[in-house]
Amino acid sequence: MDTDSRIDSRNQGGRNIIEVIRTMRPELRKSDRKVADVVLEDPRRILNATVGETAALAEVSQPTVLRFTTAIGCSGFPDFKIRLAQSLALGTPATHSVLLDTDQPETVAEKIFDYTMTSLDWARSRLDKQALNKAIDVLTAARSIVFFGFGASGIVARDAQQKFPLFGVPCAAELDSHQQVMVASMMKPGEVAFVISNTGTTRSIIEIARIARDSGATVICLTGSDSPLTNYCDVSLIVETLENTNMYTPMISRIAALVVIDILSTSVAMRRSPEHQARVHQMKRQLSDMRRMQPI
Amino acid sequence: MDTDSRIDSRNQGGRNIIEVIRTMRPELRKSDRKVADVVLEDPRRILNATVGETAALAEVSQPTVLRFTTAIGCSGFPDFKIRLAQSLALGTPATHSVLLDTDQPETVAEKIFDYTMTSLDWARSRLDKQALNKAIDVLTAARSIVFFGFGASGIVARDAQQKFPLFGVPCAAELDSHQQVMVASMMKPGEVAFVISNTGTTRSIIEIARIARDSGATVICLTGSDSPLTNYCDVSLIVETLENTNMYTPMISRIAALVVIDILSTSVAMRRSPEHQARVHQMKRQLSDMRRMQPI
DNA sequence: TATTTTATGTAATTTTACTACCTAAATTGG
DNA sequence: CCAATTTAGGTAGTAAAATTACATAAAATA
Repeated sequence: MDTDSRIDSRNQGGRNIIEVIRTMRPELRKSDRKVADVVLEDPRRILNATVGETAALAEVSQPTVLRFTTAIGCSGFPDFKIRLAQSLALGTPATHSVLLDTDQPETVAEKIFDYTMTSLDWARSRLDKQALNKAIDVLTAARSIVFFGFGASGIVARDAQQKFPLFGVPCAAELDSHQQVMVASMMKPGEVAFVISNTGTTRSIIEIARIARDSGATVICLTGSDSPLTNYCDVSLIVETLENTNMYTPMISRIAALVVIDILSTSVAMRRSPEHQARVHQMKRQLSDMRRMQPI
Repeated sequence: MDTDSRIDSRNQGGRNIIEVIRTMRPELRKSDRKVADVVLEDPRRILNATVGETAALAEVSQPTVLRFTTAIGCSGFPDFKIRLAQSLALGTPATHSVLLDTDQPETVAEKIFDYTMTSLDWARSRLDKQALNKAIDVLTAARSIVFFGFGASGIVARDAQQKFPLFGVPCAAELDSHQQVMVASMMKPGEVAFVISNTGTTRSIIEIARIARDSGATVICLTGSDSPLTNYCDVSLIVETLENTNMYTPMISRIAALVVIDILSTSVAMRRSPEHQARVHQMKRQLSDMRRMQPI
C-alpha cells in the first residue's frame, strides 16, 4: 500500500501492472485468474493481441477478459495494454519485489538489474538541477579538488579522482580518517572539498566538511538525503534512492553517486577549452596503445 | 541507420519511438509532420487518445494519422501506442542521442542517466545465465578470492573486495601490476582469481589470468566482450555494453560491472548458512552505531 | 500548360472493444 | 438439505475504433 502509493506518484496511474496482477491474483475470480496466468506467463505476447485472442489463449470468453482488466484497475483493454507495455518497457517483466531466499540466480540478477534501473530513474527525476549547475560552476573554477569518502563512498571518491585530472584539475582522494583531517585543515580558498557520504550522518565525515569549510575551501557534498552534513556545505547534491530497503540501498546508492560523478565530470569537461579536450583524446590514444604493449 | 538496426534487434521492433520520430521528422510529409509535432509536444496525451482524437489535435484527417504511424515504422495505431508507452515508461522522453557541446547541464544529466539505464537493460538481456550460475558456484566454494583490475576496473575490484568478506570469504584486491604478478603466481587450487578488464585486451591483465591459472587457481573474468582474456578463464562473465561510443563506454562499463558484482555477492550471500547472514546483520548494526560515534 | 506523381481528405468497411442480458454455479438461510 | 439469493461466466448484439478504398487536390515534371 505504502509502497504502491509512492510509486503511483511517479507517473500518472498505478505503475507496473504485472506486479499488481501478481499480488491480486489470489483474490481474483477463477476465470479472471486464467487470464492473469496467461498474461504473467508471457506478457509480451499480449501486447500484440486483441481481446479475442487473449480470451482464446486463456480459454475464457471475451467479456471475462474485459472484466479482468477492470478487476485489476484498468479502464479497459487498450488501457491495460498500455500499462502492460510500460511495465515491459525495459526488457522482461519488471518485478521490484524483495529478494527471496528461494530465488534462483537468474531471478536475483533480474531483480537487481531492475531495481538498479528503476532507482536510477527515481534519482534522475529527483536530482536538484540548480545544485547540479552550481556544483559544475564550482568544480570548473576549482584550483584543485579533494574527494573525501569512507567505505562504499570511498569507492566513489576514488572513481572521481580517476576522472577529474583529465581536465587539468589536480585531484586527490582521501580515504583514511586521519589523513582526511590533515588534508581538510590544510585546504585554502579556491580549492574544493568534495565530500561523499550516502547516509550523511557519519560523524567523522561531517567533521571533515566543517574543517574544510573553516579552512576556506568550498565544500560540495554528495549524499543520499537531506542530512546534517548539508549544513556544512556550500552545494549539496542530494541523490535520493528509491526506498530504504536495507538489502538494496548500499548497492544503488553508490551507483547513483557514480552516475552523478559522470555527469559532473562530463559537464566540467565540456566547459573546458577545446585544447583540453584534444589532450584528453591524445591520452586516450596512448592508453589504448599501452593495452597492446607488454608491461615492463 | 546502423544504430537503428542494432537497436531494433534488442526487443522486437524498433525501440524508442520518440527518438525515431524526432530523427525522421524532417523527411516526413507536411501533414505527417503535424502529427509528429503533437506527439512530440506531449507524448503522454496520445496514450489515452484514439485515432480520431489524435487527428483532431493535429488538425489532420484520420487516415493521415494512420499513414504517419506506418511512416515511422509501426504496423498500425495500436502498435504505435504500445511503442510510445514503452518509450515513456521511465519518466520523461528518453533521448539517447549523443552528447552535444551545446547541451546544458540538465540535458547532459538526462542523457547520461538515460544512457546508463538503457545500457544496463541491454547488459541484462545479454548476460549469460549459465556463466553467472557457474561463477556463483565457484565463488561460493572458494577458499579465498583475489580481485585483479586496473584503472576503472580497479575501482570495480576494490568494490568487490569490500563486499565479499561479509560472507566469510577472505578477499584481496590487487591493483598494482607487479604485486598482481606476485600474488597470481602464489595462488593455489581452491582459490579464485577474479580478473576484471573492460576491454579484455590489456596485455598485463591477460598475463595475470594465465599465471593464476597455471598456479592452479580457478579463474573468473568480468569483461566487456568476448576477448582474448576469456581463453585463460574457467568462467567468463561478459557484460556487453550498448555500442562503443567513446564518450559513454568507460562510464557504463564500470557501472554494469558493479551491478554484476552486486548480483554475485548477493547470490553468494544467499547460499551461505543463515548463521553467516546473522553475522552480516550484526556487523551492519555495528556500522550504523559507529556513524553516530565520534571517531577516535 | 498538360501530365504524372504525390499528398491528403471523404466515406465505406472491417475489426475491435464494450454492454446488456441470460444461464449456470455457488453460497447462504431456513 | 432444499429454496432463495448472490455471484460468476457466457452469448449475442451494439457501439466505437481502426483500417481500407477511393476520389480529389496539390505539387512536381516534362
